[in-house]
Amino acid sequence: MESAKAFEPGKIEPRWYDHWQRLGVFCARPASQRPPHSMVIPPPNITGRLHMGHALNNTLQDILARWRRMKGDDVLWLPGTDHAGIATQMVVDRQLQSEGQSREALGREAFVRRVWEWKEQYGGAILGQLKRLGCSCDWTRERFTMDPGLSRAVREAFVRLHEAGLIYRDEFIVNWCPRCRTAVSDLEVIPQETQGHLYTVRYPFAGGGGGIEVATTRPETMLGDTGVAVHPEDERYRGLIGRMVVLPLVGREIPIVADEFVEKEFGTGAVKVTPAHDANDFEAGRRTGLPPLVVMDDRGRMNDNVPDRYRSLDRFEARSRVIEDLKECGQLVAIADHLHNVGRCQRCHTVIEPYLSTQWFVRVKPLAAEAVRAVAEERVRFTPPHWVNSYNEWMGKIHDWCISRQLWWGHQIPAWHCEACAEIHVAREAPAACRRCGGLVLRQDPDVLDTWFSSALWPFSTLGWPERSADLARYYPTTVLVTGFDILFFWVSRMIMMGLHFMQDVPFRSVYITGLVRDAEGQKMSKTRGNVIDPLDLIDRYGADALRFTLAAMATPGSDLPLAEERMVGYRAFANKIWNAARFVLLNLAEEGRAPSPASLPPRARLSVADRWILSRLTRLATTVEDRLREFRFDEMANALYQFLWHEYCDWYLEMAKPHLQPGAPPAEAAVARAVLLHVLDAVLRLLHPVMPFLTEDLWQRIPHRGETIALAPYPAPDSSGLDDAAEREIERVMEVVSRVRNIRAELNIDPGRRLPLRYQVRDGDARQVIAGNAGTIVALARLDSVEEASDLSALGPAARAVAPGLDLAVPLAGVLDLQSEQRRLLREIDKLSKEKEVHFRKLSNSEFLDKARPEVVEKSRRIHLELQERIVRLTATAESLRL
RNA sequence: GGGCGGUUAGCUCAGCGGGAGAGCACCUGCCUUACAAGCAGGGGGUCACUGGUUCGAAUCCAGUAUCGCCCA
Repeated sequence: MESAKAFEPGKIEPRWYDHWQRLGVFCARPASQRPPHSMVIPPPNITGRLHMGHALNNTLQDILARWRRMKGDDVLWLPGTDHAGIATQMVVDRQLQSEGQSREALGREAFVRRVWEWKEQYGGAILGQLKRLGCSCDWTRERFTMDPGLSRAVREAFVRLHEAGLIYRDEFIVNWCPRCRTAVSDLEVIPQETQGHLYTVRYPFAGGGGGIEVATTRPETMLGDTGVAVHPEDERYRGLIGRMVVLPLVGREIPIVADEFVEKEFGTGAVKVTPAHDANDFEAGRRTGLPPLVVMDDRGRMNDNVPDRYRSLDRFEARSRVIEDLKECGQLVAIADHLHNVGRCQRCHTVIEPYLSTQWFVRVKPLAAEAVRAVAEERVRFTPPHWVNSYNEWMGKIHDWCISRQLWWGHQIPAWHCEACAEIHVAREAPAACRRCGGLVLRQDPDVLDTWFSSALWPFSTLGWPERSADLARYYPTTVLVTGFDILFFWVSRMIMMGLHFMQDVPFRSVYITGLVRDAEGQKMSKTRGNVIDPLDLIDRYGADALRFTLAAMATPGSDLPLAEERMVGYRAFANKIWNAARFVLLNLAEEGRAPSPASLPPRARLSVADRWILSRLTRLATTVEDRLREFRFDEMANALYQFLWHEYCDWYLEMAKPHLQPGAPPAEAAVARAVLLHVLDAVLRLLHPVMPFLTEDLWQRIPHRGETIALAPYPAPDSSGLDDAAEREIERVMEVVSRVRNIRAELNIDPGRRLPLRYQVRDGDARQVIAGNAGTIVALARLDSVEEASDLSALGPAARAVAPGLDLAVPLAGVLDLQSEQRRLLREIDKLSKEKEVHFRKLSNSEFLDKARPEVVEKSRRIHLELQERIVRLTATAESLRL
């Protein structure tokens, strides 16, 4: 094989990806008879760049997709992007700003056109990045949440929910971002612990004399106060209920009311009530009849409902001025430091203002109840399962979902307002005339829907809903969803609700929830910390396969993934190891001049024990890999492959095969060895392909193969006929002998190149058979010049000694052996074995253990104890003899 | 305040009722014609703490400490 000594991933990755695309490997086959396996990608934002979270969850999805595809399933992995309302609008806003333009100047229509242009040019770059990662998505089915089909689904869903009474429009306190100038949902508000102040202000009684003291963290909102509330059972204030106070700085007379929402222990026990700027106050206002008074505009500036000197001030400027003025008029009683949570906008980090406005809401409770039931009944299974707790908890105290956004980019709400009579028409298409007054001027609601509203429909809108399409019938519910816990509430739970409502079935049978990729120190990656690792950079430096393997190997359910670069280095080395193992096999095939077909394994009778051993190990590996993938144990799957390839196939089997391949070895033996080497390589490449698609394709193409791509080669199935316990036991004993000799060589500092003699004395017939039957292997692996049975090892003279099961070993070392260091070595060994033996001795001396433990456990303990005992006795005798 | 998760080798983590494991790092010796991105050998752990259950606990239960996340 003309190939480099080291694997160079960059050279092969693009070529094989193109190859797969050309062959249409990734395309779903809806007409096939095979069972479908479907997944929808968590659609990344069109503004997004690939980050480690994407790399992780798409690697895992790709592993599943490639695995099921090789198993013959009809795999649909549907890719696409999300229009990301606020984020995208902000990006284009900034672009306009840099051109000295503005959204407002441009007007809505032109702006939206502009965003589409931006989308065509830059949007979805992330999908190209997924290709570099090797993702086998069906690109012919790429979707975008603003596609005509998906937009239609959004309108349909909105109308149907409205018809079912699950969508309503109401005036309510919402989370308002004064910078984005839109409402956002509860989930998009990030609470941040902030050192602020608690201000105590005196509101004097109307008509003079004293007053009541209230505490607040947002003094500027007092300009919108319409009352003061106390707890009805608060003795301090009971007599004051119903009295009027004068709102300082404003002069308005407002009443003192009683409401149980007041916490008697907080502050002074009396609170100002600002129904238009606080959620609790709004509710309290409704209960007690205090009217809301909006005192800010949509940019967070004080409006005309406040005294002149505060008008147009930004809310924080207004706060300062209010404080100053209160001080001046002597009504500010106290200022105390106060640690509290301030909500900030998820997108722009501006302090969120609770703000009274008219919005559209989804009545979530009935949907949530269904969704909780579906999970309780395991119609959706969570991995790891503990996320069900969070899911249930959140669903239990869910609030109505504010879905309208005051943005231009997104799905405009399918509701039309009559100019004449204000009647609202929710409809799939614009109505011709008002149904109430017949007016002909109808204006569509200017608001757009929360991006998550369309995402919630993703598992079925992408498959053609509301049409009853063949795809929908075949691929819904999808098999599994792989995503991060950070969008469990935003997305996963909402998909379950919508799926159940519109499809009468869950959107996916399983959810695999990944951890968070962190940096090597376990810190969350963030731009401000400057510790962000770019997956594309890692692909450039280590190869996509190494990155994928690293992520898979670290994907332990339920825990985060601290990504240390040494780990990547290690798995790049693994890729290189495989590369070189394959090179070795190919070099030897070239020797033969003729390539055997991978399918033709020699008949069992011609196989050596080592051959039967590696084939048995391979069978076990196939079973393990299958089982682990079924349980989403990507880490254990990866570890099993690593262990087998490196520590069984390379460390032992290749070395065992070498003697058969040497010049002068019997050609028949060489042919068998080559066939087995190749057979195992072929199988393990296929097993590994889902994790390391590029490397495995490249190597598979070089070995004799049938078919055009490994991606469609059959996945090795667990096959118990390959199991060979006897061969495994035998090779284990061979390994033990080899290891004992290597240990002697290393510990006694004997030149690694020097060939050593080995003498042995057997204590059971099996041992004799094992050592005699594998003498050639033992000679080669332990670098010996001879292996001979001796009737009495003690008569041998100076020799390093060791004990293997059923076998005493001696390496005669006349003139070389330092008796003292040999004795030290033996005593250390004895010491180690004795500690182990002690554990079993204690157990076996305990009559309760003998009575109550399972018999096989007792038996095992006995066997180990006996074995250790025997080795200790032998080694002790040897050590004694050295003392002479 | 409520919930969830973690605490095992120097580091990062598996294991989750029956002989304490892996990778990396470390030490020793080797360029042995697949691979020095390698080979061989080795050292290293009161499994956070305290109780309990059990013949047997890193593993189950209770509590404590501590770190982290989510929700209010």
